[in-house]
Amino acid sequence: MPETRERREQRIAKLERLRELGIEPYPARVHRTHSTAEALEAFQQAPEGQRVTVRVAGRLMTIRVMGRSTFAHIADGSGRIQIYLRRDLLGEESYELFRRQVDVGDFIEAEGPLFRTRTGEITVEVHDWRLIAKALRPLPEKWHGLKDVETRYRQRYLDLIANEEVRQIFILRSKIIRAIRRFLDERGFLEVETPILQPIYGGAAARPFTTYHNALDRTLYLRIADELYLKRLIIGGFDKVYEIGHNFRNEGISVKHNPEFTAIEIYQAYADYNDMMRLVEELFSSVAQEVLGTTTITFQGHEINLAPPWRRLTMREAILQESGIDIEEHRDYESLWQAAEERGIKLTKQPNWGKLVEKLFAETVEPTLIQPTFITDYPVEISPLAKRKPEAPHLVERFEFFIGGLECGNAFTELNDPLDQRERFLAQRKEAEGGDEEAHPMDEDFLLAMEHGMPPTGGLGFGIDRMVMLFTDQTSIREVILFPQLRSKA
RNA sequence: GAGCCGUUAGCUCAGUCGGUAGAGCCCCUGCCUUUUAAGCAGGUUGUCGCGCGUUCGAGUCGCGCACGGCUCACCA
Repeated sequence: MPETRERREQRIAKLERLRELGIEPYPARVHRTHSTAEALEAFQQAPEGQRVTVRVAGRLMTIRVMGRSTFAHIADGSGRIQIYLRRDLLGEESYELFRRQVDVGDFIEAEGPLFRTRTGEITVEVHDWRLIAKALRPLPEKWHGLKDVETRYRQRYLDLIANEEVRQIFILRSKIIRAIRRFLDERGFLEVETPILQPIYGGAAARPFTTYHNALDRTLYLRIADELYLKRLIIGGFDKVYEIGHNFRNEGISVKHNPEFTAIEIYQAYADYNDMMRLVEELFSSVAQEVLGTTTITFQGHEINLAPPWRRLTMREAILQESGIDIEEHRDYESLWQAAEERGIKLTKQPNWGKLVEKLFAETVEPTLIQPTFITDYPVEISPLAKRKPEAPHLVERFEFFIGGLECGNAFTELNDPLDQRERFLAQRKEAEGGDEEAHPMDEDFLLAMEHGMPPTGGLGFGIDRMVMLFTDQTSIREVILFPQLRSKA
């Protein structure tokens, strides 16, 4: 018989034996007085010589039987504590029940006074205990923990039980999101929620997931961005809004991409992209200060200083510095392609000049942007929702920011001229007809909203997952998403 | 979608030149009343990812497939 099945059956036999003895292995109620952390704290706070009695509950992580006494550790969400069971204190029946019917992985509660062992560990001297949940399968092995990456992702609960560092990443992730909310709330931003199921997707260049609503008999898309709905709210008179939520993009999976990911978008009326640069700098540095206690982070061996001001340079300057190519000297696709080729820069074919500029940038500049950097002034063709630069209408008031070589976020002075917006959508339609599957679809309903008047507005979006990667020094997005997308196992 | 690497006990891993599948932990039995990788003595574990082939004989060699990791492509 396979060992797992045998072991599972062993544990079921133990469970049945408990029921025969009138013990319910899955009681509904727990009667603890302290979390494990609170128990340790209570002992340390108590005056010398004063007895502190606690009832704690948690999962058995280790059991060390030494004849008529047994040490074990139980863990709850706050930490772990050692418990000490003695046959002479518990009586033979209770002690033997623990020895025979209880396994590592089970949950128990245990009550008794706290004491310090010979080696100094604060320990519960158990006078009473009770099983509160029986486990049927063994936990990962205690020495090496759980290393198998596939099992870690597919059975994240085992990863969280076995690997404390993993737990810490997700605790930090939560703190980061909380700190972002606090930062924005303190500045008068309103947190809102907009549709995830959308009749027309938009706000980014990406292929969507498509779904279908039976009652309405229509195709709906999972959102690829929040942008167009948040702008409707700006039009509606909410001057400062933000949304944190999942976007869904039907693209390949990589160390930097998960099909669903967490993004934040922030819009501020009567502001422009310069204001958004200041906002990003302040947000990142103050969140770092709050959750890490410093504005200097270490990412892949690089010391990165998030304190404002961040470096700013235009995309033209950046490309010129790293490749020697002045994109303004090569304003058509062929010429730019030639220039890159002459310098031995291998690029893949792109649908238009703007995308080729972006590609050239990604190849030559992006990996060098370790310290926080704003790259400004993007080609208009790849920025259909951003306002043109007054002095250079083929460019827009847009920036992306880069930290640790990672593209972190995107922002612009929002386009609020509805007639220009219509032209941009029409240009996108042409791109789509030319085979660009990521071209932005025409959105008449959004144009209708904008035609009612939209104030000058600064908008910003960034990936929360990538921010967490930076703050936790992780190179794979799967390490900061609890349940990353994997192929289903046959 | 392409390339490279990986998949052996519940976990972490060995496995030589193609010749009866291993270790530690876990688990089971016994001893053990301050241990903490508890210890001591004994014992059990397997579709070697799946399939086909080569061979007297395949964990090992070949081909195909699945899943995972990394790189590329695409994107944030």
